Amino acid sequence: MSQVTRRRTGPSKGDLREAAILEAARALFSERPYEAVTIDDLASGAGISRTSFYFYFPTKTAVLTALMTNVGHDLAAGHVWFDADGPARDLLRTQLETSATLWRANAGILSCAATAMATSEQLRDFVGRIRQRYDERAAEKIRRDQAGGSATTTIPAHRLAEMISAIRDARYEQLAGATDAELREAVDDLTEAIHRLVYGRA
Amino acid sequence: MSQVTRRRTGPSKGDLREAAILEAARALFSERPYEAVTIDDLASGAGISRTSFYFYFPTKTAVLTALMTNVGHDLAAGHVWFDADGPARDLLRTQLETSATLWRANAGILSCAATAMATSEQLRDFVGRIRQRYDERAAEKIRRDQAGGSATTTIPAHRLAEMISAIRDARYEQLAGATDAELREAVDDLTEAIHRLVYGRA
DNA sequence: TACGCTATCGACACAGTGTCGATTTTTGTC
DNA sequence: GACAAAAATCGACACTGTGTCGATAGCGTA
Repeated sequence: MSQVTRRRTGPSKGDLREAAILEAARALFSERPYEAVTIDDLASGAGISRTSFYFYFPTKTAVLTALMTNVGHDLAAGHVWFDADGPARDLLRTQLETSATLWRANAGILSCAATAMATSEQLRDFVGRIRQRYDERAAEKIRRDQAGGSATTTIPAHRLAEMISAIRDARYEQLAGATDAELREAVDDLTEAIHRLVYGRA
Repeated sequence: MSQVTRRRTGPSKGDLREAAILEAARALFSERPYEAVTIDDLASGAGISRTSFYFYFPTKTAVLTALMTNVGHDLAAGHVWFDADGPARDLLRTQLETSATLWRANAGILSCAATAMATSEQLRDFVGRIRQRYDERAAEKIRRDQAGGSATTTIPAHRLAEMISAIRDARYEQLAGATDAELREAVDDLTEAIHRLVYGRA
């Protein structure tokens, strides 16, 4: 009662602005290509002047990086296949379905990120790290299966992991606005392809 | 002697300038990232003023597209695997080796093109067409083998073709400045992977 | 109330792209 | 070699987007 609970000060005005910028960015990057969004758009979308924008973020790509943090975090969850032993086809399928759905839901932002990576070293490094972490986990799983005898050893595990990322990303990029059926089809193809790459013999 | 052979007028001054721009572009795009090359660089590299550049090319990407035309043409040759029947592992390997070597030799330009595709619709379409043609030829070959029974049918031929392009491009992108041994390693991995994708069972 | 921190913005500088119109150079022809 | 048309050149200008600086306004707290 007489508790001196320091009343939790709500989010400051600045925090709200920052959130507003991120929200505006999410909307804008979802509907337009990266270069078509100017800093002015982001600022006025958040109700501030262009110059004020710089108080919150140093560059346009910094905003995009912030958005990607969330997406990257969500993607990192649901990696059920990596923890399984052997082919575990069902788990692979589940994992792909999760990531494909997430990808489709954020298609605009991810496509903007792909564009911006060409220019921004910051974003390139950021996405590179996410991807590298993924590839490493995949490589470990494959290495275990190679040791266990279920996976073939002709191609090094880390190369297989890279190939998986390559075909996955390429297919996911076509996923913007896809129907559920198309998404399932993509997941089916990828499941089969990954299985052939890792466990199949030529 | 008295032959009235209309003497072939040599290349006009303009032709020479255009060639000079392309030469300067090849050099610049080979050593710097795309955005780091300005139109001014290209112009003064060819010994003319920036404004004069516009007399020859409408944009920076138009120059890059012109350069890509040659590379694309060279790449289109040497597609020996497509014409063979069945796995034809040796021919596949040869084809990959040819394209990998060509890629490495033009790594700078190709990497600039990849960057510029993000912004320029012209270049995106241009490269898209090259790639599409490649994918179609690959899909045809695979379809023949599926009909003949050597290739599996679980994944549609055109999807397999896309996957092949995806893993090839991803691996080739790491090829800038690679040694011959590294290049051969990449070709080996790709040969095996493509074989597994097309002819292997999971 | 007054001090310092947070936040805002207008004015400015800059780099790169692209256009226009005036001028010079080249080219083929008589 | 002179001449006109075509080819080529370039300076001046306008525009867009980015980023900096410093002056000012609000806000919380001692």
